Amino acid sequence: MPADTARRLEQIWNTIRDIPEGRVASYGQIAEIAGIPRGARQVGRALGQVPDGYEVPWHRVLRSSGQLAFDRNSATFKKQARLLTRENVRVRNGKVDMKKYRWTPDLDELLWKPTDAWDDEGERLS
DNA sequence: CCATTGACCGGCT
DNA sequence: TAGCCGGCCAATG
Repeated sequence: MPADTARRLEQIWNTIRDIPEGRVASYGQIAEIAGIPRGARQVGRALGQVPDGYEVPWHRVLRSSGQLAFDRNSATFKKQARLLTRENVRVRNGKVDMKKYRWTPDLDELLWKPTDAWDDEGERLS
């Protein structure tokens, strides 16, 4: 697998890890934040390639409409619905109310990652 | 190379 | 609200 492809996957997975418990995000939203405009489909692809043992809260990623991305009768759908319900995200008629549960990272959350360092002028140091 | 395939999206009826 | 449709774009064959 090409290096840039692997890097993109990591970037997507890391972004999804930032979604707090009890909140959700759309595929397109994750793509945007990960720096991949119009990359919604790539996010879906990336989620299908999460290696065993990796901690990625895949269940918090939904379609922009709030619909879960799986067939209603599938085991995966049921599993996702259960995981969401478990953290108090209401799933009804196969979808979630995005108005109510969508993750909206504020500026601090985007700029002040633990690994970043800044000076008084707001210049990035590391 | 060209065609097909998706865990998608947004506009429009 | 529900579909339909064209657009999207990397991976696959």
